[in-house]
Amino acid sequence: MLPAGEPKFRRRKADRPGEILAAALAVFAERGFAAARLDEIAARAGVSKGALYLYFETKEEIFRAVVGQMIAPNMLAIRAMVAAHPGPLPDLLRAAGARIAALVDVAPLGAVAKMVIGEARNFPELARVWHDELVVHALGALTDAVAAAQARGEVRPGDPRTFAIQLVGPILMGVMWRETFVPVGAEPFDLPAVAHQHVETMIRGMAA
Amino acid sequence: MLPAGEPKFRRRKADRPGEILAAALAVFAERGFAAARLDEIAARAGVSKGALYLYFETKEEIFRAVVGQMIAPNMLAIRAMVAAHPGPLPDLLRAAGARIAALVDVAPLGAVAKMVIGEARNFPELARVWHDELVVHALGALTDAVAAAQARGEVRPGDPRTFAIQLVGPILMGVMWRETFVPVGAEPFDLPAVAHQHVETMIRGMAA
DNA sequence: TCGTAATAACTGACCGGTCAGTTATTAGTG
DNA sequence: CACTAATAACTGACCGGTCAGTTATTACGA
Repeated sequence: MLPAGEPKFRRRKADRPGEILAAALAVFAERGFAAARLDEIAARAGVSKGALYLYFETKEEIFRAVVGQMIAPNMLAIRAMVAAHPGPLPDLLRAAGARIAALVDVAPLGAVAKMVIGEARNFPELARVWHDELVVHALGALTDAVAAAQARGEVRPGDPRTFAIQLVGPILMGVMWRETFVPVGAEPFDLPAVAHQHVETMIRGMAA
Repeated sequence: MLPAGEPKFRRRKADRPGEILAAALAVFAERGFAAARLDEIAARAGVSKGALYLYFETKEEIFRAVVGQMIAPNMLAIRAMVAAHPGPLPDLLRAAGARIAALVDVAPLGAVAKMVIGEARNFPELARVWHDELVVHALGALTDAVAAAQARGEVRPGDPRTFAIQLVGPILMGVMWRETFVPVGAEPFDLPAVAHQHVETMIRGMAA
């Protein structure tokens, strides 16, 4: 009756949290917070639902952990990128554009961004963390770089924070396009190509 | 016990659907589809929950109606705008930028857009309608205008559809910013100002 | 007084969270 | 090394609350 060699489960305390979060990321990204079922997360993690509660208190805490996971590594990447290009703004923009497009093109960063946007109303404190710890810094770094370039006379007058939005907007649009309309048959965009063309356009458009 | 003159309800078959959809739009925009309660929609429409089912079959149908409602009038606005500016691209862009920013700045269009994005995975056919009947035409019109300007030698080479995304992206970003981060304490953007600066930047950046 | 808009009480499915019991693993004993 | 006791990871049936959708009944208008 009972399968001889095959044990019913294994005890792998150290690995579970990571596996659960990976499964949760996938399910949350597919269904959104409310429609995500803990049973499905558990099944994909190869675990029973009860086991989830050995590692996390509530569904919300799992969600928080998934989102929080994305923050630290990306902050490091941003800081490194800005630090690596203290010179003329076009250098920074070309490097950053390519890097960010590549990042967002494969990583689950785009899916998480969409979740944060989608669930912001029901989890304001989550939007706050994402904003305070990632978005503000990223946009701030870009704003500072633009302002510095203006001070150097490289960039024409204009609100630097607005220039930052102008720079980032199309990437966000591309991600939302991919997450929203491509699954429904829309023509996809080549994100790195969009980033490249946009950076070149912005460099010309911002020139003093 | 029963209030003398005040009738408990009135029969207003003709007005109900509109009132229900207005209430539903508000609640869906505030909470998202899953977290929206039919009891709350009914209460805001000044009606009992059962009454909703006299006019709509399911919660989904109400949602569909709310989203569908946004399509026709905006399509007309887009067609009119493009038709009004057959000449040089900058004229069209300046007019369209101001108009769209104003539209999105007050109308519930932004809220609905966010809902479509947020619920796309759970209601693919809704994303499809929104895409096929609104987004494709809007982006297509913009793409055609850019391509025409390229043919006239006004605009430098580059993928016209990508130029269209570049043009629209920052507006979408501004809307998402308002809907996601401003309620959480983020510094808001002046959308019309962003649109203006972006249009001017893009005009320079796209020039042949 | 008849037809129906509208209500309000009701139902049943669903799902987050719990917990008593099961099983893999480790530590202890001779 | 074998056997067993002790531990803790893990399971899965279950419970209670919630809420979309239904229905028996009421009240308005003609």
